[in-house]
Amino acid sequence: MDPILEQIKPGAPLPPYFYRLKALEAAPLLLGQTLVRRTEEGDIRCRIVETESYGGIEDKGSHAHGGRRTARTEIMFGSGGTAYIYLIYGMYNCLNVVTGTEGDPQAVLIRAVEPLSPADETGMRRYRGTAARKPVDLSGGPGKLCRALDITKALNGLPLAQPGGLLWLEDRPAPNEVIVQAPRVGIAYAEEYAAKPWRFYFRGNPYVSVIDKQAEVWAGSN
DNA sequence: AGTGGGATTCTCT
DNA sequence: GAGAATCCCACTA
Repeated sequence: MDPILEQIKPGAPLPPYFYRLKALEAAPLLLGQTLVRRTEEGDIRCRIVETESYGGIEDKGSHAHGGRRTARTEIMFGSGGTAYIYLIYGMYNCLNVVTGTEGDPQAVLIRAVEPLSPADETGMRRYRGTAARKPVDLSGGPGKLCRALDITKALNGLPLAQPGGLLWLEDRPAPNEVIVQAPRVGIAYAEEYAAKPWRFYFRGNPYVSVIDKQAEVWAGSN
């Protein structure tokens, strides 16, 4: 058992030290954890099944590469435990969990989630605004899951560590699934960083956005 | 099942 | 003014 996962207690908020990890450490450990969205209709709980690490100023795939510190990226430079939400392609929001310490821009993109219960799925379908015939249509993709959970830039910068706000993370038991890693999606411009296997997902999970047949089992898993 | 292009607006040069 | 950590529909087969 991973020594960090060992300390995690199901149902509790993710502990503060978790948010100080580097994105590359936090990304696989976020798999299986619960994302909770409080809406006027009630709480929606879902399980994170796919993540990507964007870590440090050296990562050419990151918005903060080269130390680019702008109004948009500022939140990434803060200490971990907040939400970084940005608009992509003019129409889609993407959710990141900021990790790391003050001044070190680390973030984990949440790429896919699955509803924990039929009631959670109903809530997600209400916001999703399309038929979603297959699991991947509902919340398999960073833009899709933000639609399904009504996550917009209005939530940018909010803390994720405390329950009872609009958005937070809770611990779950260690997953039984196999974690694999593969190159990240949509960053062809990132040169030598484009091929780094910094995307993590549960092998065989139907909510995963992009299946990579070359994906290798994560060495850090059991 | 797989491909190709349009949508739409914020962000930074 | 260009381009973006994407999605969806229409089209082919």
